[in-house]
Amino acid sequence: MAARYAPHEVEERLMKAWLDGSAFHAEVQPGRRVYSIAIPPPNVTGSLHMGHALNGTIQDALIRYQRMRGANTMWLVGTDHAGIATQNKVEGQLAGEGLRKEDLGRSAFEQRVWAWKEAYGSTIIHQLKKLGCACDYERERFTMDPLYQEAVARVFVDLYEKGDIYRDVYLVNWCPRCGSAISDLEVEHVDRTDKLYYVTYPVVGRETGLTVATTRPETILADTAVAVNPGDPRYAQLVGGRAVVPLTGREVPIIADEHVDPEFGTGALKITPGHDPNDWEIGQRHKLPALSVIDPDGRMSAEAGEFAGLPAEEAREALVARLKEAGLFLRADEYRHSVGTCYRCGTVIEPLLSLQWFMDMKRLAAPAIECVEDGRVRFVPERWGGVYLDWMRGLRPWCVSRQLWWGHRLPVWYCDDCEKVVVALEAPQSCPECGGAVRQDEDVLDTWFSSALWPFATLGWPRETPELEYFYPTAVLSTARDIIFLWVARMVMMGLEYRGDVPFRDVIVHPTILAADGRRMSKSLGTGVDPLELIEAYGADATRFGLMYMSSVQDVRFSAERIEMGRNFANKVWNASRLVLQGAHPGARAEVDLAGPADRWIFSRFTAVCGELAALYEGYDFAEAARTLYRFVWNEICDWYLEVTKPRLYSDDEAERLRVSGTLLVLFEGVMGLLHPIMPFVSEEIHHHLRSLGGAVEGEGDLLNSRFPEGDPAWTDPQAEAAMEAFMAIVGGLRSARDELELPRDVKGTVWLVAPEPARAAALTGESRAVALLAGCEVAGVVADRDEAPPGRFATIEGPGVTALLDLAGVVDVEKERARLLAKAEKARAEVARAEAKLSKESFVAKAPVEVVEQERERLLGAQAVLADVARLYRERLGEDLA
RNA sequence: GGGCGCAUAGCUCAGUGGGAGAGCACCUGCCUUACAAGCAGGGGGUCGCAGGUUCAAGUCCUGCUGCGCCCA
Repeated sequence: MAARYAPHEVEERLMKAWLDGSAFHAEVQPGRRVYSIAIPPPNVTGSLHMGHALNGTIQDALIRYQRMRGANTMWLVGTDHAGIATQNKVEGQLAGEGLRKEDLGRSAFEQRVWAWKEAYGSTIIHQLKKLGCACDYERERFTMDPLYQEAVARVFVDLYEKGDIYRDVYLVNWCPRCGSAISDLEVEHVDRTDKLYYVTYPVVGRETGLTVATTRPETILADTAVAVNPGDPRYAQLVGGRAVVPLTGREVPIIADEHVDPEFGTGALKITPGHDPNDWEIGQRHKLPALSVIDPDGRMSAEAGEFAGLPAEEAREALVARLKEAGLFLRADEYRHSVGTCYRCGTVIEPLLSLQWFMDMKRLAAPAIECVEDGRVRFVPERWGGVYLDWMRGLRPWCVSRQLWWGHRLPVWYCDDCEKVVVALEAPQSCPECGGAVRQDEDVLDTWFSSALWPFATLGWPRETPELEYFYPTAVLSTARDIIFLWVARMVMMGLEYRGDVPFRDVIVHPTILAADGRRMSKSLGTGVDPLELIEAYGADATRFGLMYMSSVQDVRFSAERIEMGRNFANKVWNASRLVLQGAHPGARAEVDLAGPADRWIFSRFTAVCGELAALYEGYDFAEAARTLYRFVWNEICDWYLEVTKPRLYSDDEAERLRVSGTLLVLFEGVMGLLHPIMPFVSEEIHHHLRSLGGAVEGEGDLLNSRFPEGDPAWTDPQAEAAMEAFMAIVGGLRSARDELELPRDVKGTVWLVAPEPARAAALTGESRAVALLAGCEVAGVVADRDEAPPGRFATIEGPGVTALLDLAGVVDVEKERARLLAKAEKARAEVARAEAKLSKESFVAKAPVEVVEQERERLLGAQAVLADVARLYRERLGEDLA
């Protein structure tokens, strides 16, 4: 075994063996407990980013843990067809050939997309394998699979028949670049500085006009009202009158609406229901007509007269110039506001009147709200449940049609001759009404419409497959919070509607890993960190460990130190195992021998840690699980247990070496099991090494298939733990003292132990070889009382229940002790003062719990004893009283 | 405008009402046959500010300041 853990060879070899052996594939096995997870399907055009890596590790840790708990685990993996993103990708490819998708035609273009998907669509799936994810790759699904398409069509037809899906003219978010409508959730609001223009509208029958403030003067041409707040005295007498829309001569009503903020601008608003969502709402309330002066390509339409054909932004200035000529333009102020942009391409969204398909969410939302309120679906951390509920309660109709060529085409046909609309699974041959020719709707469905079916459409729905029966509902959905609305909410609605049960019990909302600047990682700013580079540099286990360690419930800045910590930890685990393996007696059998206090201590701790980790994995507290593993392995096993064990492992006594080896094998086998969910590779590799010691370790096969360790309640031993704590305190104290007193390293110290309860000193005397090794001191003897120790010059080291006397005669200059004694006295005095102050307060003694008061008394007594001891030593050594 | 979250060592972060912690960085000494990706010892904090509750507050409450995010 190499002195350094080399992850890449191990990872590649183990992953290949697992995949070749179908280790991650699950079959329906009635009667066995199921634990299934459906991965939130990554975008098929995507590659692994930090969020995927974190989320993959979380899900993998759960899957591996539950598998070791005996569950039949199935982690369903796959990708989302990602309408706009994929279409953009292939259009980009075409552009490289000087082609547009229109040159190919729809069907040829679709074939190009499929070809692209075959070539590049599994990138992210392969990357999950690099991370070590135990997905059921044999069940890989894609949201455009033929069966999946059938599921989507079926849901559309069903919801249409139930009246939830309908077609209507509505103001939608239109992306002029994508040439498609997008949903409210796909609009990203970005703060921008623009201008706020003040424009005067003449009022019919009055001398003075009415001035409004607007950021979009180009939409003046589509105004159908001017509105003021009903409680605004400045305009009360104008309400009910009529204003003249500048440059058009059109007379429109002056209306009163609560929505108008009297503080904004002049307190009067121009109302353009055809180009602004708020105005649309007002228009609905006041039955205003909606006019349109902008085309889907973002240019002014024919209705805009002289401005027709100008891009909207350019039309703005042209229009302002005309307003100036007409004397109706007052001024323009700098104005900071938020502007809707396309989340996919960043283009400013143009609210447009458009005939689209919508899905009303009210009926479906009700049960989806209920299941979170009553706890059938639980959010972790809990507060995200509130975010989900707030959104669900304010749901508006969802625009589900997209003007794209890539996606689930609407199962809708229109008659060329009459008005008939056919919504059906099968394409009609002709119009059922008049027999005329029919043509299918050109549009496809919003990608999220299909992802909403993911937890059950991937299992064969609408067919009642054994998989669907067995694996649904899944246990957990783990995701980033920006997907709560897009996926989680819609999956819950659809799961309840079509399976009569929630799609998952728990929703884990993991934190966002931010860039060093405290903001989201950004490709354009170059602040992203590529997890694959981390795996390359540090190994998959290190990356996984680092991600787990740094991410609790809060967003966290990425720190490479954490990944490095993971690498160092993997190396530590590797090297500790090397010690065990290289030191192992050739005839060792995996058997626990609790002969020494240190053995009883470590197996007691092991049992406790097994329980803690099980609770942490089950409570999704992966950061604490990582910390617990690190501390137990490094600070308890490596720093102390292995060091204590060394003299016995290298002993000339064959029987002793055999016992120690067997004990270490059991311990390490257990530790590998504890590590496995987070660090599957290094733990599996070491497991194989342990087993190859002539079958020393019991059981067969991979660690992957072993049981999660539980320790043994019989190993729990509080006395041994207390004894070892004394050992560690005394050895640590001796090391500090040697350093402070500048005791040369080749000088062997002599130590007397003072312990009223000799059992307390047992760990020190029982492991006296370790004391010699670790503290460079020989234990000369144990006495019950200080006075029983031989006379001499001693430094005292306090541990719980034990005091060590380090003989200084002839080795240390008296003067060197002065500083040490003074420092010790100062510390003890502070402690005495603190405890006395606390205990002198009557209210404290009266009101605090007895244990707390008692604890404080003990601290006081302890500190006083130390102080007295120091004072005595000071007098003896330096011949003067401690100041 | 409404809501959520955060503020603890130089940095990144734990800390779930009872003596302020970890990793990294820093200082001292060690190539001690598991590990220099390591070992031993050490220094470093008005827990953002101001009030309040409590015998006791980093922890609970209120307000303020700063930063981040979501929704409109």
